[in-house]
This record gives sequence, structure tokens and C-alpha cells, in this order.
Amino acid sequence: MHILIVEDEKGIVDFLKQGLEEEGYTISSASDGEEGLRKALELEVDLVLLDWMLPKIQGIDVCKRIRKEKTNLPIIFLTAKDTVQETIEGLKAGANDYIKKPFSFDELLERTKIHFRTKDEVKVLTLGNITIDKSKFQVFVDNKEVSLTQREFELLEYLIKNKGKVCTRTNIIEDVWDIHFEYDTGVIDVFMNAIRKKLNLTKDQDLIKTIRGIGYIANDN
Amino acid sequence: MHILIVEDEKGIVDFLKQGLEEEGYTISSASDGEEGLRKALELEVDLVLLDWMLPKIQGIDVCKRIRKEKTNLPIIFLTAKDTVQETIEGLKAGANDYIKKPFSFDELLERTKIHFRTKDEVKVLTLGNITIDKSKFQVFVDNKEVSLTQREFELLEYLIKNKGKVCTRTNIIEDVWDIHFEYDTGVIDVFMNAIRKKLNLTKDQDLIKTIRGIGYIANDN
DNA sequence: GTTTCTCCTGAAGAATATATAAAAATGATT
DNA sequence: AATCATTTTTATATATTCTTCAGGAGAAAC
Repeated sequence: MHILIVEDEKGIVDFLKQGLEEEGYTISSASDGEEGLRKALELEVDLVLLDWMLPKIQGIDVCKRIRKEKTNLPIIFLTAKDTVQETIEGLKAGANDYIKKPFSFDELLERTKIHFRTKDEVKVLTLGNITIDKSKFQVFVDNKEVSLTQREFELLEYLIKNKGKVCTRTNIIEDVWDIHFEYDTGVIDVFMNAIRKKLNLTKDQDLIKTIRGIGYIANDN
Repeated sequence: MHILIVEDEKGIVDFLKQGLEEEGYTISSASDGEEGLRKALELEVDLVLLDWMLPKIQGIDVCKRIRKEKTNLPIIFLTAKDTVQETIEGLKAGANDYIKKPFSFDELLERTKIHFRTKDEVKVLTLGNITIDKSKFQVFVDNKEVSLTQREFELLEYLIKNKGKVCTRTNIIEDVWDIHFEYDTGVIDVFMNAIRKKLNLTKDQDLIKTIRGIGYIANDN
């Protein structure tokens, strides 16, 4: 898990960085709003700790602009301001939580964990008669195990996680393959084909549907 | 959205209930831990506001047991205890947020909204009995799905987005086809025809009207 | 009523996207 | 270094969609 700290006081950054790294998180940091915004959008970040008062761009504006691009990225404000009015302003701007300085490291840690808790708690996902168990890397179709390779598993997992939403080819290549530039060989097709074959998905059955020109979508109902 | 308030002070319950109902939420309440736990598990609840000190079963134990059964149900603690130590205890027990009494209603409201925000807003547009779901690339007429091709979908989406406004042929060719020079084959006509056919739009029905010499317009009323 | 223009409609070929198979490259393991 | 499994590329087949074109229908102008 990758946390971005946007804060101009070096002391606080170091303090947080050390503590969070001990807990096993990967840390990046930025010392002003501009750099923070850029890193939040460019890097693969899972959570942002954001100071309220920052050089160049104010924390609240950074927050708004991150929220525009990445709807689901959790943002926690760190701030000395403690009036209710401003708390609300921060939350309205799209922050997910708000911690008042001075704060205890333990409290920050717990509040951080909250945002990760929901993510990796679910280890068993299902799609129709397909069940996948993340913790054991197993896949079952009608309770009979099917063996997938790692990539196949990751792709299937991704589709099921986004059940009901279209996964564009770009989404897939970015999130599953982690490639962030224009890329178009037929890899996705090949893997989709492999998955469908192994799971006995016929074309007219629409557990995983092709959306021509766009991508694919997994669907239950 | 359905919110459960678990709180023994009737004054606070009424205050919250009134305020939240004005915001459009459905409210249930429970006056002790036992009742609260039962309702949280049995009812279709989307969020729980939970007092710390409760008769029969303590708030924190209610929290733990809810969390066991319903992993993703957001829980917000309302509590007079304001030491960091106890905050942490609450969060560890599986709460998603923590508001200290006395709190302002506005702050509570914003913190509540956070937990609904993540449930991704579906991108749905409608025109009369036609519904299009951008996130699934699906189109429904009277709740029956109709399959459109990519271009057909984009064109329909464009018309609906500009509901009530005239879309000139030039607009369409620029915005939907992304062609920025003089261009006049009959493509648009062909696609309009395809859409109307697939959606069973008769000509005199004016959901999508032709404006001779200019373009087209989509209209509800 | 006739003429002229614009739009509708169907069909066919061109263009594009996907499915599938097979070969090449990569990488881990012995 | 050799083998095996996996991943990626390449090539071909197949399917779907897009575009053009042409003839006819309908509206507007004269």
C-alpha cells in the first residue's frame, strides 16, 4: 500500500514517514501543493495525507482537483484548523477524513487502516457459478477447481471486482498489466480467450461480455 | 438511503431524525444496544449512527458484532468520550468514523455523505421511456435492453445530453465523429435511422425530431 | 401541381475489432 | 544449460460495424 504525504513541515513528514514505513507502507512525499497534486495523479497512490496549509496550491484545492480525477482515492486532511466550519469545508471538497493537529500517531494509523480495511478484506469473490479465492489463488466453477495462471487470475479478479462496470481496454492494460502508455497488441484478447475457454464460458452466456470497441464487462444477474 | 440511529437519549434521536429526514434519508432508531444490534442485522440499513454508552449492550460491542456480520456497513460513533485512547478503540472495533459530542449537525451530515459518496453514482441518462447507462454501455426501452453499436450509442448519448437543444449536423459531425472539416456524406442519416429503428421511434412521436435543413433535437415533455 | 431540395432507407463493400491458433520470447527451476 | 510453464507476439480467420451510394419518399418552394 502506497501513501502520499503532502506536507511542508519537514519534521512532520519525517515523523510520519518513519512511523508508517515501520507499519509496512510505502511512502512518497511532497512539500507543496503543486508537487502533491502532480504526484497524486501520476503515481500509483492508495491514500493521501494532505496538509491544509500548503505553499503554491492550498490543500483544499489540491483535494478538489484530486477528487475530480480519482473518484475513489481516499484523502485524509491533517490540519491545525479546528473550527467546525472548516472541517465541513474540507469534507465537502471530497476529503474522506479529517484529523486535527496535534494528533497522535496511533489515531492516524487507525484512521488510515479504515480506508484499506474494506479493500482487502474480501478475499472470496463470485460471479455466477464462478468463485475465486484470492487468499489461495484458486478458482472454482460449480465448485470444481480450475487452474489459472497468474495473469489469467488477475484479469479475472479485476473483471469480477468491477462487476457491472465496463472495463475498457485501457483500464485493463493500466490496472492489470500496469502499463501506462499507449499499448495495443492483442494480449488482452488472448487472455480473455484463455479465461473463457478454461471457465467454459460460451459467447451467448453473458457472464463476461465483449463490448466491441470498448472492452469487457462481467455481469451476474 | 436508510440510516439507523442507536442512541438512548430521546432528545438527540429526535433532533437527528428530523434533520436527516429533511435531507431525504429514511430513519430507523433503537434506544438500547440490544435493539440496535438486532435492527442493524435484520433491516436493510445503509449506515449506522451509534452511541458509545448504551443500555444493555455497550456501543463498542454492538459495533464489533455488526462488523462481524456485515463487513461493509458503515458505522459512525457518536460519543462524549473524547480521549484519543477511546477513539482508537472505536476505530479498531471496526467503526468507520467517530464524531465527538457535542457535534454540529452539519458536520455529521457531511461525514454521513462521505460514506454514500463512494457507492459509485451510476451514469444514467433518460429520454422518455429510453434509459441509457454509460457505465455499462446499455440502452433500455421500457426496461427492455436494446443493443446498440458504439457509434449509435455515442450519437444517442449526445442527443440526450443535449436534450431540448438543437443539434446541427455540423455539431454532430464535430462532436460525435470528431471531424473538423466540411463533410457531408449521409452518415448521420444512416445512424439516425438505425437508432430510431432499434428504439422503435415513430416519426410523429417526437422523442427525436428531425429539423429539416438544420439537424435533430431530442425532447422529453 | 410541379420542381427542387433534403431526408429516409436498404444494401453492399470497406474498414475495423475480436477470436483463435501457433510460434517466439521470457523466466523460473532443476 | 536444458526443460517447462507462462507470457507475449504474430498471423490468420471470423465477425461486426462503419461508410458510401443510390433510389425513393416527403417536405418546402415556386
